[in-house]
Amino acid sequence: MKSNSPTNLQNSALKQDFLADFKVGVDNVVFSVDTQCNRLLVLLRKRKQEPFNDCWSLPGTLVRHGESLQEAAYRTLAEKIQVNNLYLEQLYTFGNPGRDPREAPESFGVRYLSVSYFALVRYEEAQIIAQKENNLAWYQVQEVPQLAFDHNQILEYGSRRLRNKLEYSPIAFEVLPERFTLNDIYQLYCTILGENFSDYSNFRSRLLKLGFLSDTGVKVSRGAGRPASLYCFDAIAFAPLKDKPLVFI
Amino acid sequence: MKSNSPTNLQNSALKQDFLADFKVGVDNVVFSVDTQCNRLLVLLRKRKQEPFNDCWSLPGTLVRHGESLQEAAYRTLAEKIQVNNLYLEQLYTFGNPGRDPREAPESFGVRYLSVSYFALVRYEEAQIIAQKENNLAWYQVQEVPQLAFDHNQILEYGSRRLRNKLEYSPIAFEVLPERFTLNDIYQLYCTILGENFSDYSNFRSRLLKLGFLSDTGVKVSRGAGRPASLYCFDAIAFAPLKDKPLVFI
DNA sequence: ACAAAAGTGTTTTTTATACACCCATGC
DNA sequence: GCATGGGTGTATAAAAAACACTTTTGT
Repeated sequence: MKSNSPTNLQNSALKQDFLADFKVGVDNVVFSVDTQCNRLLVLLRKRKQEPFNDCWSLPGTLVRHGESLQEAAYRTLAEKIQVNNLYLEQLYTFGNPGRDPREAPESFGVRYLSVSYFALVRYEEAQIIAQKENNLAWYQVQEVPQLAFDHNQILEYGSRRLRNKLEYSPIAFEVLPERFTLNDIYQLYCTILGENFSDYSNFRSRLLKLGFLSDTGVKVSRGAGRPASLYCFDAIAFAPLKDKPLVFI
Repeated sequence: MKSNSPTNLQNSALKQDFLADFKVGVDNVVFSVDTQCNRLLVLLRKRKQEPFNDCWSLPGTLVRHGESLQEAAYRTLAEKIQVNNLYLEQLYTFGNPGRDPREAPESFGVRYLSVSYFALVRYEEAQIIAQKENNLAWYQVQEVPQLAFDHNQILEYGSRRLRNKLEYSPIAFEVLPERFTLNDIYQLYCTILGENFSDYSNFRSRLLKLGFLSDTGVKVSRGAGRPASLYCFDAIAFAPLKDKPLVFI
């Protein structure tokens, strides 16, 4: 066989020496929204090992034998929180040499690559699995401290994706509770996109006109004022709109 | 130090055994457009080694010591084609176990991960660097054969990105020649998005209203009919519009 | 003169924006 | 009764879509 000729073997051996060896990590940017207080939250974990011991970080893990990237992402999340519903998509891959201090300084040691994932969970459903020393917590995105590795950069990347997707994709319903008021959605959009991104009444009618929100008939009263209808996301009505360009804002 | 306690060392050692070892590859989806014939092209390379010997594939390489992912992407391209201008962005990371036949069947060998990049080049400028046996060629996207690995899937992913970006980002000017007619742009959009994506005259005025195309004054005649103005992309006029949402279609 | 391609303008329809106003409840 | 938040409608402005028409060239 041609590829087993001496020259090819030699080339192959030479080449192999150049190649970097990698461990591949998966880091999750897990967003949630506390509808009560209109706070955009991200799940952080305090590291209990070197490097960056005692430093807050995105929850992540290294990929194991036979495990896909997404499986690794799910595994980490399953270890940290219990959720019924979970939205997960790949975000970006960070692999610059030197991004992990475990890499030998001369850069001839093993490299650490991070494939980041973007996740959305419902705050009410998402029970944080108790860890010793309270090393897992929701942080308000604006109040996130200095994180381990390049995790602040990854978080920034995730925030941008969140803002963008909010405008053309129904991801808001992945973080809202099962049943919500129209004002809940509006507040959510305000929290993420900033105040005055749109007039409430226009936002409202645009959203209803899309046709995949169904009124449960149930009313809920929050303090003074007229009680609001609880709506829920109608996946069946939404199905035909999938892959179609939608405008939510 | 706490992290050097016996239990931690043991945990660490146990954990390490679970972890997969990776080689990381970079695969490029390089698009170009032949304005003369309105053909959307992608650069393919015929493999001259196992696995998939003699099979067409996306041009790629394995990442070397001390090399960033993007550097590896640039390196491959520099080996294949000469270009003055190049648009490059990360696309997606494919890392399912078993995606590369070099991985041992029991999946306890080294894994091969592919970080894909999306590139645009000008057809006129892009001189293919001569390879023996003509193993490098532009293929029309519709006529791409069965590719090595999961490269057809990566290409599909790249095509989707291309279509999406065309609508809100000025990437078209990365594949058009330096100076082009308005009809050239229109044909380019038709080629990629399909016929009847928009009326020519509306497309035309929308584009001009954006204000970053400048008329060079030079006219070009292509067969019968009135000669068309050659325009060029005005980067300075575009700069303030960067990061602003634009609509091209 | 006429076909072909470039370029301009006008009408119609749809969508976005601003904002006024009515409704139901707690206090 | 009136403040508070929920919900509806309407007038205006802007943008998208359709298409008719003029201009300049080659033959």
